[in-house]
Amino acid sequence: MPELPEVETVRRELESRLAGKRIEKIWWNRDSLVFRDFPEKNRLLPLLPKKTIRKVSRKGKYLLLEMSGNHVLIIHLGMTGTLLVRSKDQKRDRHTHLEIFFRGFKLTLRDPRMFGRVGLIREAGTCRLAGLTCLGPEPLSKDFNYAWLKEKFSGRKTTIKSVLMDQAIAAGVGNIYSDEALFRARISPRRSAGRIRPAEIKKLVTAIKQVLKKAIKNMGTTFSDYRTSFGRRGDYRPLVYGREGERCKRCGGKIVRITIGNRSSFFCPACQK
DNA sequence: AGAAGAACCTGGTAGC
DNA sequence: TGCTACCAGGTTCTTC
Repeated sequence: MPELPEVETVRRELESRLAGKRIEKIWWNRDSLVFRDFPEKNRLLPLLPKKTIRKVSRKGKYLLLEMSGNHVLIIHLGMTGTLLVRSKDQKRDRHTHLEIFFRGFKLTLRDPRMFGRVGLIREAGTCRLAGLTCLGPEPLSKDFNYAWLKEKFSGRKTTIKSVLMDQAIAAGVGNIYSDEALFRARISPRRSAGRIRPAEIKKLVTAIKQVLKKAIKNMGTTFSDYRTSFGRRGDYRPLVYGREGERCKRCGGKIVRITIGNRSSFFCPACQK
């Protein structure tokens, strides 16, 4: 599940491989690949050939391939999407939905569950994509701090787990790293966001930044499908996520799995209060 | 308006 | 063995 650290890892690899490269041709197999609320739909994708990639950036879980001529290719990997740098003669399988050809190699978008979406826009500032325009601050920036979370938590009855996964509050934080951050801050995912105490909010801010930095350093978490663009697995080892029934590495308690907002959440009831 | 839940989608797996 | 049922989850949509 590509969250901020996974997407950032892909961004770094693509930046090193794609910057300054010219697109020769593209191939894609289904219109549903394009973001649903893109008015231009796939009419813009054929504009890609002959464009040069200037820069690869990221906002939350969105990858932005900035092109010559002010076009931007937006890519969201969804749940199982991978962007792979491959040799041109490598065969595409049935999960390949988009290929971008460069001189000497190609970029392949594989996505078995097809939650991933792409779209080309004319200028970075003109995007109407709701999920992208409503993003909150980057968790690793200075704008993501105690004051911001305090304001956003205030009066919210929803669980802290759900609020942390709200992209308008913490851009790029998903199921894995919200659990990991809550574990580090010793806060139960079941708590109501509005009732988290100031000292706990401070701990949470630090925990979120720490866990994301550590995960980026480890090139993300490979739980099932995720691979980096160079085909590597992520080396981050979660402390609670996916460890139901195992021992808590901090207190030895038993890690449990509960469902919050239709999502699995893992935590240690003994040391997360 | 905020909150909760369903829908989208398919590979993998549990259970019979 | 082979079938069905269900689960995984980021985002968007619908309902309350």
